[in-house]
Amino acid sequence: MADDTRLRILRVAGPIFAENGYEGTTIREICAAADVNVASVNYHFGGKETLYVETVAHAYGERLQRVPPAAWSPEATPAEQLHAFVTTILKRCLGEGDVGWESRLLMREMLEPTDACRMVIGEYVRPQWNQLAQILDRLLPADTEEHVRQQIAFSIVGQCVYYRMANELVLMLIGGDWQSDPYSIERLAQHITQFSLAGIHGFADPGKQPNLRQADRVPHAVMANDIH
Amino acid sequence: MADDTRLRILRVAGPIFAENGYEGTTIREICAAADVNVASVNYHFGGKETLYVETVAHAYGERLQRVPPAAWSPEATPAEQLHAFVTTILKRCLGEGDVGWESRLLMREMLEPTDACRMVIGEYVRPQWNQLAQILDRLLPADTEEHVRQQIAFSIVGQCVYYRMANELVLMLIGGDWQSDPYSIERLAQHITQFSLAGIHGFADPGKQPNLRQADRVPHAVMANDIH
DNA sequence: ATCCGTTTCATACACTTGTTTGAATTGGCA
DNA sequence: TGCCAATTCAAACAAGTGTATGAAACGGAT
Repeated sequence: MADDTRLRILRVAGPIFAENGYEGTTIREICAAADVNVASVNYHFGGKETLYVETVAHAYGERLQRVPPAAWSPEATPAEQLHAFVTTILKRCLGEGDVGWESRLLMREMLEPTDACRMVIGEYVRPQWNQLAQILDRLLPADTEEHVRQQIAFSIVGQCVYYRMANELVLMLIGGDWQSDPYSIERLAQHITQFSLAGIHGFADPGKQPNLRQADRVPHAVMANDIH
Repeated sequence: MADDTRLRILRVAGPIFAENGYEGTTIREICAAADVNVASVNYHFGGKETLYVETVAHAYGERLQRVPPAAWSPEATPAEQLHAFVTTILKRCLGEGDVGWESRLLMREMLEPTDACRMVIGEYVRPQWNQLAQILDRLLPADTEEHVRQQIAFSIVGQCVYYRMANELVLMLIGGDWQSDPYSIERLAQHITQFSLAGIHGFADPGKQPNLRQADRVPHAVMANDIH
């Protein structure tokens, strides 16, 4: 029964921390939701901060288990790999059904990393990052500079994460119909993959779109809002 | 001298709220930093919440004034317009010199909108959104579906905002040399513009890159991690 | 110099915070 | 049954929270 309360607290604390943040959450609120005594948190976890760290770790673990890393058959093309990768990230960010509280928790950590973040970043972000780098290796020329690779990776991840990050904002802009078909995970993955593959192509074969690439090469001359 | 204290509080409150969030910030901390009495906040602003809202509005106003909306000459090409647009967003997000606290405040609002956000969103986000839509109008075929336009816009904005959002994370991944040359605002704008223009092209003229577009059209067959 | 509205200040108030304490309760084992 | 460690509980703790109060200080107009 001891493990029962411990687990109940851990499970209840996640959504609450995600919703209100660390400072905005009170131990009493958690205990009330878990239907346990206020002292339980200190007994089982030692304090609020430890509980928070363990909660994040727990959320991360569950998230990782529910949406395992992208995998593909050996003969998959890089484009297929990228699609699988993007789908995985989107699933992890947006969850199935409602936008998950776990990702909200992770977004908070992204905005202001705490001890909980540093503990988890190595095994949550790094692998994804390396996986993406691997995919890009096959899509980009061998002589592509390192920072270009990095920025392309950021461009891809940024597109995915934005939908979680600015979730409420996106809702306001497109006007409510969030879980509508064009914004399903599959469609979003399709869009981001297509957009990114074309974007990568813009770097990979420089000769392809001369009209546009000339236009945006030296455009800073027209910047009317260039401050000093 | 009354306006003096009011302004001093307003100016001091910004970075503190940005750093610690609303709940994590105490009135006493702000007053100590502004070197005024604790009662001043209630006298001049009526309460903590009102102060916060006014602080966000103030930060937004300053930000908008320092980095005005993108503008261009009438004969600018859409590509040039996009570059100017991206540069403006990046400047607003990343600030000049250090990553500004104002944008940190706005990111918090993005993650969990408060009254302060709703008050400001209409005049801060909307205009940018409309401006981007206008640019895309010229880059996309007239029959492009609305949700495709929207998602392309999100793809562009997402790339920009990510560098602010996941600032600390980006730092960890690229290993510290943040303000290095390849990550200057100009270079980032150049990259995102080029990437996005090529990405848009992938939608605009479907015939251009048949090898990739066939590959990523029906890739879900290989998704080993597809959890119903 | 005197007055009066505005602004500051020290102080106090009620309340919530995380944490502690020591007694009560539980549940398995001899 | 009786014991003991583990767990729960109500109550209390000190510290910190936002806010309110009423007296003091200020500063220009009479």
